[in-house]
Amino acid sequence: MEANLKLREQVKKEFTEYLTLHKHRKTPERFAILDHIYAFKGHFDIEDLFNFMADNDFPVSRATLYNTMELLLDCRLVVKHQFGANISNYERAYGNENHNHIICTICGDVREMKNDDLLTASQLKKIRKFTISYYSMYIYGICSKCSHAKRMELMRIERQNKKENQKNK
Amino acid sequence: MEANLKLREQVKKEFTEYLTLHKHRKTPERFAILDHIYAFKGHFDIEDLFNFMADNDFPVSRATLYNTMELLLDCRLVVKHQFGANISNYERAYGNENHNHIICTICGDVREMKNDDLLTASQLKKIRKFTISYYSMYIYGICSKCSHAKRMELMRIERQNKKENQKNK
DNA sequence: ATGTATGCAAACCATTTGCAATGAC
DNA sequence: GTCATTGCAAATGGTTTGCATACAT
Repeated sequence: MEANLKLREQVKKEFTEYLTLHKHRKTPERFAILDHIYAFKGHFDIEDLFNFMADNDFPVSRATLYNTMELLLDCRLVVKHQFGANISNYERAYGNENHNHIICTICGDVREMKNDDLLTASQLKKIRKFTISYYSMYIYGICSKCSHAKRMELMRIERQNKKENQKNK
Repeated sequence: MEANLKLREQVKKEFTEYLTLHKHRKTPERFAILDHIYAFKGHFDIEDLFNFMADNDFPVSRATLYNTMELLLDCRLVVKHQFGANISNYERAYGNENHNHIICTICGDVREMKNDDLLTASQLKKIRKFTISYYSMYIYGICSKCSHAKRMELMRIERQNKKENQKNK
Protein backbone atom coordinates (compact mmCIF):
# COMPACT_ATOMS: atom_id res chain seq x y z
CA MET A 1 0.00 0.00 0.00
CA GLU A 2 2.89 2.32 0.77
CA ALA A 3 4.33 1.61 -2.63
CA ASN A 4 0.97 2.17 -4.19
CA LEU A 5 0.60 5.62 -2.66
CA LYS A 6 4.01 6.52 -4.01
CA LEU A 7 3.02 5.27 -7.44
CA ARG A 8 -0.19 7.27 -7.36
CA GLU A 9 1.77 10.41 -6.61
CA GLN A 10 4.26 9.66 -9.33
CA VAL A 11 1.62 9.22 -12.01
CA LYS A 12 -0.21 12.32 -10.85
CA LYS A 13 2.99 14.25 -11.36
CA GLU A 14 3.44 12.82 -14.83
CA PHE A 15 -0.15 13.60 -15.71
CA THR A 16 0.26 17.18 -14.49
CA GLU A 17 3.32 17.63 -16.68
CA TYR A 18 1.47 16.23 -19.65
CA LEU A 19 -1.53 18.51 -19.12
CA THR A 20 0.70 21.55 -18.69
CA LEU A 21 2.71 20.82 -21.80
CA HIS A 22 -0.38 20.30 -23.92
CA LYS A 23 -2.24 23.26 -22.38
CA HIS A 24 -5.07 21.14 -21.08
CA ARG A 25 -6.82 22.21 -17.89
CA LYS A 26 -6.04 20.52 -14.63
CA THR A 27 -9.55 19.70 -13.51
CA PRO A 28 -10.40 17.79 -10.33
CA GLU A 29 -12.24 15.20 -12.43
CA ARG A 30 -9.11 14.33 -14.39
CA PHE A 31 -6.99 13.76 -11.33
CA ALA A 32 -9.75 11.85 -9.56
CA ILE A 33 -10.13 9.54 -12.54
CA LEU A 34 -6.42 8.83 -12.72
CA ASP A 35 -6.27 8.22 -8.98
CA HIS A 36 -9.21 5.84 -8.98
CA ILE A 37 -7.68 3.90 -11.85
CA TYR A 38 -4.44 3.48 -9.95
CA ALA A 39 -6.33 2.52 -6.79
CA PHE A 40 -7.03 -0.92 -8.19
CA LYS A 41 -5.14 -3.42 -10.24
CA GLY A 42 -6.49 -5.38 -13.16
CA HIS A 43 -8.81 -4.75 -16.06
CA PHE A 44 -11.90 -2.61 -16.00
CA ASP A 45 -14.33 -1.14 -18.49
CA ILE A 46 -15.92 2.31 -18.44
CA GLU A 47 -18.98 1.02 -16.64
CA ASP A 48 -16.84 -0.46 -13.86
CA LEU A 49 -15.00 2.82 -13.43
CA PHE A 50 -18.24 4.78 -13.57
CA ASN A 51 -19.71 2.68 -10.74
CA PHE A 52 -16.51 2.60 -8.74
CA MET A 53 -16.22 6.38 -8.73
CA ALA A 54 -19.91 6.89 -8.02
CA ASP A 55 -19.63 4.52 -5.05
CA ASN A 56 -16.61 6.46 -3.82
CA ASP A 57 -18.39 9.81 -3.68
CA PHE A 58 -16.85 11.14 -6.85
CA PRO A 59 -19.48 10.65 -9.55
CA VAL A 60 -18.29 11.60 -13.00
CA SER A 61 -20.21 11.49 -16.25
CA ARG A 62 -19.48 8.78 -18.78
CA ALA A 63 -18.61 11.44 -21.36
CA THR A 64 -15.88 12.77 -19.11
CA LEU A 65 -14.58 9.28 -18.50
CA TYR A 66 -14.27 8.65 -22.23
CA ASN A 67 -12.63 12.03 -22.79
CA THR A 68 -10.14 11.55 -20.00
CA MET A 69 -9.24 8.03 -21.09
CA GLU A 70 -8.09 9.51 -24.39
CA LEU A 71 -5.68 11.77 -22.55
CA LEU A 72 -4.45 8.99 -20.30
CA LEU A 73 -3.88 6.75 -23.28
CA ASP A 74 -2.04 9.51 -25.10
CA CYS A 75 0.36 10.09 -22.23
CA ARG A 76 0.69 6.32 -21.76
CA LEU A 77 -0.50 6.12 -18.17
CA VAL A 78 -3.24 3.74 -19.22
CA VAL A 79 -3.40 0.88 -21.67
CA LYS A 80 -6.43 -0.20 -23.68
CA HIS A 81 -7.51 -3.72 -24.59
CA GLN A 82 -10.30 -5.23 -26.64
CA PHE A 83 -10.52 -8.82 -25.65
CA GLY A 84 -13.34 -10.01 -27.84
CA ALA A 85 -16.64 -8.54 -26.79
CA ASN A 86 -17.36 -5.07 -28.10
CA ILE A 87 -16.24 -3.42 -24.91
CA SER A 88 -13.04 -1.54 -24.37
CA ASN A 89 -11.10 -2.66 -21.36
CA TYR A 90 -8.46 -0.55 -19.74
CA GLU A 91 -5.62 -1.16 -17.38
CA ARG A 92 -3.12 1.06 -15.63
CA ALA A 93 0.24 1.06 -17.37
CA TYR A 94 2.59 1.29 -14.40
CA GLY A 95 3.04 -1.27 -11.65
CA ASN A 96 1.43 -3.77 -13.93
CA GLU A 97 4.06 -4.76 -16.45
CA ASN A 98 4.76 -7.93 -18.32
CA HIS A 99 1.74 -10.09 -18.40
CA ASN A 100 -0.02 -12.03 -21.08
CA HIS A 101 -3.75 -12.34 -21.54
CA ILE A 102 -5.37 -15.70 -21.80
CA ILE A 103 -8.80 -15.23 -23.27
CA CYS A 104 -11.56 -17.80 -23.45
CA THR A 105 -13.36 -17.29 -26.76
CA ILE A 106 -16.51 -18.85 -25.37
CA CYS A 107 -17.17 -17.26 -21.98
CA GLY A 108 -14.89 -14.27 -22.53
CA ASP A 109 -13.01 -14.79 -19.28
CA VAL A 110 -9.57 -13.19 -19.24
CA ARG A 111 -6.78 -14.66 -17.16
CA GLU A 112 -3.35 -13.19 -16.80
CA MET A 113 0.01 -14.87 -16.89
CA LYS A 114 3.40 -13.40 -16.22
CA ASN A 115 5.68 -13.29 -19.17
CA ASP A 116 9.41 -13.17 -19.20
CA ASP A 117 10.15 -10.52 -21.76
CA LEU A 118 8.81 -12.30 -24.77
CA LEU A 119 10.26 -9.82 -27.21
CA THR A 120 14.00 -10.06 -27.39
CA ALA A 121 16.13 -7.09 -28.27
CA SER A 122 16.74 -8.43 -31.75
CA GLN A 123 13.06 -8.89 -32.36
CA LEU A 124 12.35 -5.37 -31.21
CA LYS A 125 14.91 -4.03 -33.61
CA LYS A 126 13.00 -5.58 -36.47
CA ILE A 127 10.20 -3.10 -35.90
CA ARG A 128 11.63 -0.15 -37.69
CA LYS A 129 10.19 3.31 -37.40
CA PHE A 130 7.69 2.32 -34.78
CA THR A 131 7.59 3.69 -31.23
CA ILE A 132 6.45 0.86 -29.01
CA SER A 133 4.43 1.93 -26.04
CA TYR A 134 3.24 -1.46 -24.91
CA TYR A 135 3.04 -5.03 -26.04
CA SER A 136 1.12 -8.02 -24.88
CA MET A 137 0.52 -11.58 -25.87
CA TYR A 138 -3.09 -12.51 -26.40
CA ILE A 139 -3.70 -16.22 -26.16
CA TYR A 140 -7.13 -17.25 -27.39
CA GLY A 141 -8.62 -20.61 -26.64
CA ILE A 142 -11.11 -22.40 -24.48
CA CYS A 143 -10.94 -22.47 -20.69
CA SER A 144 -11.41 -25.68 -18.74
CA LYS A 145 -14.96 -24.88 -17.75
CA CYS A 146 -16.13 -24.19 -21.31
CA SER A 147 -14.02 -27.04 -22.59
CA HIS A 148 -15.90 -29.38 -20.32
CA ALA A 149 -19.27 -27.94 -21.30
CA LYS A 150 -18.36 -28.33 -24.94
CA ARG A 151 -17.29 -31.93 -24.48
CA MET A 152 -20.59 -32.68 -22.75
CA GLU A 153 -22.50 -31.04 -25.58
CA LEU A 154 -20.60 -33.04 -28.19
CA MET A 155 -21.29 -36.27 -26.33
CA ARG A 156 -24.96 -35.38 -26.15
CA ILE A 157 -25.06 -34.82 -29.91
CA GLU A 158 -23.27 -38.08 -30.60
CA ARG A 159 -25.58 -40.03 -28.34
CA GLN A 160 -28.54 -38.55 -30.14
CA ASN A 161 -27.04 -39.33 -33.55
CA LYS A 162 -26.56 -42.94 -32.55
CA LYS A 163 -30.09 -43.21 -31.27
CA GLU A 164 -31.51 -41.84 -34.51
CA ASN A 165 -29.36 -44.14 -36.62
CA GLN A 166 -30.73 -47.14 -34.79
CA LYS A 167 -34.28 -45.87 -35.17
CA ASN A 168 -33.78 -45.52 -38.96
CA LYS A 169 -32.67 -49.12 -39.31
CA MET B 1 -2.68 -20.04 -56.49
CA GLU B 2 -2.52 -23.81 -56.95
CA ALA B 3 -1.74 -24.18 -53.30
CA ASN B 4 -4.55 -21.81 -52.46
CA LEU B 5 -7.11 -23.89 -54.34
CA LYS B 6 -5.96 -26.93 -52.47
CA LEU B 7 -6.27 -25.07 -49.19
CA ARG B 8 -9.76 -23.92 -50.06
CA GLU B 9 -10.81 -27.48 -50.72
CA GLN B 10 -9.22 -28.65 -47.51
CA VAL B 11 -11.03 -26.11 -45.35
CA LYS B 12 -14.28 -26.83 -47.13
CA LYS B 13 -13.88 -30.45 -46.18
CA GLU B 14 -13.18 -29.56 -42.58
CA PHE B 15 -16.17 -27.25 -42.47
CA THR B 16 -18.39 -29.97 -43.92
CA GLU B 17 -17.27 -32.40 -41.25
CA TYR B 18 -17.92 -29.83 -38.56
CA LEU B 19 -21.41 -29.06 -39.86
CA THR B 20 -22.25 -32.75 -40.13
CA LEU B 21 -21.06 -33.53 -36.63
CA HIS B 22 -22.99 -30.67 -35.12
CA LYS B 23 -26.08 -31.30 -37.25
CA HIS B 24 -26.00 -27.91 -38.87
CA ARG B 25 -27.28 -27.53 -42.40
CA LYS B 26 -24.89 -27.30 -45.30
CA THR B 27 -26.23 -24.19 -47.00
CA PRO B 28 -24.68 -22.61 -50.10
CA GLU B 29 -24.26 -19.36 -48.15
CA ARG B 30 -22.02 -21.01 -45.56
CA PHE B 31 -19.68 -22.53 -48.10
CA ALA B 32 -19.60 -19.37 -50.17
CA ILE B 33 -18.64 -17.32 -47.12
CA LEU B 34 -15.83 -19.68 -46.17
CA ASP B 35 -14.56 -19.73 -49.74
CA HIS B 36 -14.58 -15.95 -50.08
CA ILE B 37 -12.70 -15.63 -46.81
CA TYR B 38 -10.01 -18.00 -48.01
CA ALA B 39 -9.83 -16.23 -51.36
CA PHE B 40 -7.91 -13.37 -49.84
CA LYS B 41 -5.23 -13.00 -47.23
CA GLY B 42 -5.13 -10.46 -44.46
CA HIS B 43 -7.62 -8.85 -42.11
CA PHE B 44 -11.15 -7.86 -42.95
CA ASP B 45 -14.25 -6.73 -41.14
CA ILE B 46 -17.84 -7.73 -41.80
CA GLU B 47 -18.42 -4.73 -44.04
CA ASP B 48 -15.43 -5.68 -46.21
CA LEU B 49 -16.71 -9.22 -46.57
CA PHE B 50 -20.24 -7.99 -47.23
CA ASN B 51 -19.01 -5.77 -50.08
CA PHE B 52 -16.58 -8.35 -51.42
CA MET B 53 -19.28 -10.99 -51.72
CA ALA B 54 -21.81 -8.56 -53.17
CA ASP B 55 -19.25 -7.54 -55.80
CA ASN B 56 -18.63 -11.19 -56.60
CA ASP B 57 -22.24 -12.00 -57.38
CA PHE B 58 -22.93 -13.73 -54.12
CA PRO B 59 -24.71 -11.16 -51.93
CA VAL B 60 -25.36 -12.37 -48.42
CA SER B 61 -27.08 -10.54 -45.60
CA ARG B 62 -25.06 -9.14 -42.73
CA ALA B 63 -27.03 -11.26 -40.28
CA THR B 64 -25.93 -14.41 -42.09
CA LEU B 65 -22.34 -13.22 -42.14
CA TYR B 66 -22.39 -12.71 -38.37
CA ASN B 67 -24.05 -16.09 -37.82
CA THR B 68 -21.61 -17.93 -40.03
CA MET B 69 -18.58 -16.27 -38.45
CA GLU B 70 -19.64 -17.80 -35.15
CA LEU B 71 -19.51 -21.25 -36.69
CA LEU B 72 -16.20 -20.61 -38.41
CA LEU B 73 -14.71 -19.34 -35.18
CA ASP B 74 -16.04 -22.34 -33.31
CA CYS B 75 -14.44 -24.79 -35.70
CA ARG B 76 -11.28 -22.67 -35.75
CA LEU B 77 -11.16 -21.96 -39.46
CA VAL B 78 -11.24 -18.25 -38.76
CA VAL B 79 -9.63 -16.07 -36.12
CA LYS B 80 -11.08 -12.89 -34.64
CA HIS B 81 -9.23 -9.75 -33.63
CA GLN B 82 -10.19 -6.47 -32.01
CA PHE B 83 -7.40 -4.08 -32.67
CA GLY B 84 -8.69 -0.98 -30.98
CA ALA B 85 -11.63 0.49 -32.80
CA ASN B 86 -15.00 -1.01 -32.01
CA ILE B 87 -14.94 -3.22 -35.02
CA SER B 88 -14.27 -6.92 -35.10
CA ASN B 89 -11.64 -7.96 -37.58
CA TYR B 90 -11.29 -11.47 -38.85
CA GLU B 91 -8.61 -13.46 -40.55
CA ARG B 92 -8.41 -16.94 -41.98
CA ALA B 93 -6.68 -19.34 -39.64
CA TYR B 94 -4.84 -21.56 -42.11
CA GLY B 95 -2.07 -20.50 -44.46
CA ASN B 96 -1.60 -17.48 -42.30
CA GLU B 97 0.28 -18.65 -39.24
CA ASN B 98 2.74 -17.00 -36.95
CA HIS B 99 2.55 -13.31 -37.27
CA ASN B 100 2.42 -10.47 -34.81
CA HIS B 101 0.28 -7.39 -35.07
CA ILE B 102 1.81 -3.98 -34.81
CA ILE B 103 -0.97 -1.53 -34.11
CA CYS B 104 -0.75 2.24 -34.22
CA THR B 105 -2.91 3.58 -31.41
CA ILE B 106 -3.39 6.86 -33.23
CA CYS B 107 -4.32 6.04 -36.82
CA GLY B 108 -5.30 2.44 -36.12
CA ASP B 109 -3.11 1.04 -38.87
CA VAL B 110 -2.20 -2.62 -38.39
CA ARG B 111 1.06 -4.00 -39.72
CA GLU B 112 2.13 -7.59 -39.55
CA MET B 113 5.45 -9.06 -38.61
CA LYS B 114 6.56 -12.66 -38.74
CA ASN B 115 7.25 -14.19 -35.40
CA ASP B 116 9.48 -17.09 -34.57
CA ASP B 117 7.39 -19.11 -32.19
CA LEU B 118 7.30 -16.67 -29.35
CA LEU B 119 5.81 -19.15 -26.93
CA THR B 120 8.27 -21.81 -25.94
CA ALA B 121 7.15 -25.26 -24.92
CA SER B 122 7.84 -24.51 -21.28
CA GLN B 123 5.77 -21.36 -21.42
CA LEU B 124 2.90 -23.23 -23.00
CA LYS B 125 2.99 -25.80 -20.25
CA LYS B 126 2.40 -23.02 -17.74
CA ILE B 127 -1.09 -22.56 -19.12
CA ARG B 128 -2.80 -25.36 -17.34
CA LYS B 129 -6.28 -26.48 -18.21
CA PHE B 130 -6.53 -24.23 -21.21
CA THR B 131 -6.93 -25.36 -24.82
CA ILE B 132 -5.03 -22.90 -26.97
CA SER B 133 -6.52 -22.35 -30.37
CA TYR B 134 -4.45 -19.37 -31.40
CA TYR B 135 -2.08 -16.83 -30.00
CA SER B 136 -0.75 -13.57 -31.23
CA MET B 137 1.43 -10.75 -30.06
CA TYR B 138 -0.16 -7.34 -30.16
CA ILE B 139 2.34 -4.52 -30.17
CA TYR B 140 0.78 -1.13 -29.55
CA GLY B 141 2.56 2.10 -30.27
CA ILE B 142 2.84 4.94 -32.69
CA CYS B 143 3.74 4.51 -36.34
CA SER B 144 6.31 6.74 -38.01
CA LYS B 145 3.71 8.85 -39.78
CA CYS B 146 1.74 9.62 -36.62
CA SER B 147 4.95 9.98 -34.67
CA HIS B 148 6.03 12.69 -37.04
CA ALA B 149 2.66 14.42 -36.89
CA LYS B 150 2.78 14.33 -33.12
CA ARG B 151 6.27 15.81 -33.03
CA MET B 152 5.13 18.63 -35.31
CA GLU B 153 2.14 19.29 -33.09
CA LEU B 154 4.32 19.41 -29.97
CA MET B 155 6.70 21.84 -31.64
CA ARG B 156 3.78 24.03 -32.62
CA ILE B 157 2.55 24.09 -29.02
CA GLU B 158 6.00 24.91 -27.71
CA ARG B 159 6.48 27.71 -30.19
CA GLN B 160 3.16 29.15 -29.15
CA ASN B 161 4.02 28.84 -25.45
CA LYS B 162 7.23 30.72 -25.98
CA LYS B 163 5.49 33.46 -27.90
CA GLU B 164 2.93 33.93 -25.14
CA ASN B 165 5.60 33.98 -22.46
CA GLN B 166 7.36 36.81 -24.23
CA LYS B 167 4.10 38.69 -24.66
CA ASN B 168 3.41 38.44 -20.89
CA LYS B 169 6.75 39.98 -19.98
C1' DA C 1 -13.34 37.62 -19.11
C1' DT C 2 -12.34 33.82 -22.10
C1' DG C 3 -12.92 29.60 -23.80
C1' DT C 4 -12.02 24.73 -22.31
C1' DA C 5 -14.19 20.91 -19.72
C1' DT C 6 -18.21 18.84 -17.80
C1' DG C 7 -22.71 16.50 -17.93
C1' DC C 8 -26.82 15.52 -19.92
C1' DA C 9 -29.39 13.75 -23.66
C1' DA C 10 -29.55 12.64 -28.34
C1' DA C 11 -27.14 10.50 -32.17
C1' DC C 12 -24.24 6.94 -34.01
C1' DC C 13 -23.11 2.55 -35.67
C1' DA C 14 -21.47 -2.31 -35.23
C1' DT C 15 -23.81 -6.10 -33.74
C1' DT C 16 -27.88 -8.74 -32.17
C1' DT C 17 -32.59 -10.03 -32.25
C1' DG C 18 -37.46 -11.02 -33.90
C1' DC C 19 -39.98 -12.82 -37.30
C1' DA C 20 -41.85 -14.14 -41.84
C1' DA C 21 -40.31 -16.55 -45.90
C1' DT C 22 -37.17 -19.92 -47.80
C1' DG C 23 -35.11 -24.16 -48.60
C1' DA C 24 -32.02 -28.26 -46.60
C1' DC C 25 -33.05 -32.49 -44.75
C1' DG D 1 -43.48 -31.79 -44.20
C1' DT D 2 -40.52 -30.06 -40.66
C1' DC D 3 -37.70 -26.93 -38.73
C1' DA D 4 -33.09 -24.68 -39.22
C1' DT D 5 -31.46 -20.83 -41.91
C1' DT D 6 -31.85 -16.67 -44.39
C1' DG D 7 -32.78 -11.74 -44.91
C1' DC D 8 -35.00 -7.79 -43.64
C1' DA D 9 -35.96 -4.39 -40.30
C1' DA D 10 -36.12 -3.10 -35.65
C1' DA D 11 -33.75 -3.18 -31.18
C1' DT D 12 -29.58 -3.00 -28.42
C1' DG D 13 -25.75 -1.03 -26.17
C1' DG D 14 -21.10 0.85 -25.98
C1' DT D 15 -19.28 5.03 -27.55
C1' DT D 16 -19.48 9.68 -29.61
C1' DT D 17 -21.43 14.12 -30.33
C1' DG D 18 -23.97 18.64 -29.57
C1' DC D 19 -24.90 21.99 -26.66
C1' DA D 20 -25.89 24.62 -22.39
C1' DT D 21 -23.66 25.29 -18.02
C1' DA D 22 -19.72 25.43 -14.97
C1' DC D 23 -15.23 26.59 -13.89
C1' DA D 24 -9.82 26.66 -14.71
C1' DT D 25 -6.98 30.01 -16.44
